[in-house]
Amino acid sequence: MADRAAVVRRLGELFRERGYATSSLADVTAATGLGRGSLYHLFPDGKPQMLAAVLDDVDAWFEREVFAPLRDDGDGIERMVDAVDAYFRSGGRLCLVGRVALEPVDDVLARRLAAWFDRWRVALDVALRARGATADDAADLAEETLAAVQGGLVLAHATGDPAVFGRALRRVVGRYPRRPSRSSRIPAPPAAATSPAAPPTT
Amino acid sequence: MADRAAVVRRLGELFRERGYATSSLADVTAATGLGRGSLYHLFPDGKPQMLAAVLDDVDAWFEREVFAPLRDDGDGIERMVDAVDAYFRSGGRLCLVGRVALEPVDDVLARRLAAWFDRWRVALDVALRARGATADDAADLAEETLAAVQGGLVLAHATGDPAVFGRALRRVVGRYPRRPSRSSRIPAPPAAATSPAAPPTT
DNA sequence: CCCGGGCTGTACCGATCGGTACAAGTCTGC
DNA sequence: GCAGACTTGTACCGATCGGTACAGCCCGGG
Repeated sequence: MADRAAVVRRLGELFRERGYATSSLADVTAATGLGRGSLYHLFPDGKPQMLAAVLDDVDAWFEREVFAPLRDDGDGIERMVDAVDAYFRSGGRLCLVGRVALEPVDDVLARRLAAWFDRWRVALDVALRARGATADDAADLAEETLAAVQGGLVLAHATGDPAVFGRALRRVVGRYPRRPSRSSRIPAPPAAATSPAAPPTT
Repeated sequence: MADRAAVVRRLGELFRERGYATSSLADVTAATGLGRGSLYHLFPDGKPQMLAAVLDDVDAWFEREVFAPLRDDGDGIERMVDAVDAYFRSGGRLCLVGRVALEPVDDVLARRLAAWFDRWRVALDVALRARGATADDAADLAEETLAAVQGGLVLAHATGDPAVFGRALRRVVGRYPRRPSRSSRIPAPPAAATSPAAPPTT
């Protein structure tokens, strides 16, 4: 029962849906099925540690499924689009990092959240330049993509129409430079290795 | 002292910066300088009524400075850009409506927030079609603009770099159809009538 | 002068907050 | 089967939450 990874995933869902500051310990026990005793056994430092663990989880997932492919892989951009669309359930799910970044947080946490955005932006910038974008265009498109994702999620959530997110994502990705055709576009072998890992929930 | 309008403006700033659910009555008394007695005299229904009053204020300001010009005025889009940039202090300020929309809120409030986004979207759609955009392009650009504003604000806040917002706004506006030159672009008479009213704070 | 009604500060309310203490489980290695 | 460590539920803590009650304050009309 005390599968810490499973608990962290549940916590992630809770904080994503209800926010961190606005989630009480009663919410946490309800969401995880664990009493306070178990909770403080797993996370001796309480709520802040719960959030830190969730962010560790998110960090690791994005690093593996999004940032690293962007930096290293010729298909990184396609993998990012698929992974991000799956992660945010095509707009049905908010961005935990963006959500928490709007709450009142201490400086250390604020820097951590800012660093997450920056890693994404820089990795995407690298991928765009690798596709032939100029430095200016790459910087612009990378920033625009992050804003489109966050804005698409806010709008999708606020209006109750998840499809807004998919449109926002496709709109900006449609402006990326086409893959240089010299890479001759051999259709990827049917190996399953590139399907994104399941996003960390449910 | 009990200038209700001034109190509402202070409340707006507070909720914008700290969120609604995460602002305690102690925060409210500190921000307004008013004791609980005065607060509950002005707002007998407590915090929910304070938020409603702030939203009334925001609604009225956007209706007057943004939505109405978009619907009626040939310069509506330019006025929107100026007003929005001023309102959000070029990225230094969050969007109260977007902020609250991410918090756990009851259905009535959620619908009100959704309606605000929708009024903006529809008014902008009208203005874009009046400039010659096709129905599809206008719908797309209107939605993209709202997402760019929200995303730009989230990103600006999270990274601590307000300039991100201005870039996001200019990027999308740069894609609008140019004003049809047949309107012969008589430079507006130097009347001061079109300068946006001061955003409702400080 | 004082009187009466809008303001305003403050003491207080029950509920809930995050967190702690600890006793009773449950499981593992011998 | 027993010992000892790991887990877990629960009672409880002081602080703070949103909200209420109310006693004074201020100020204009008689």
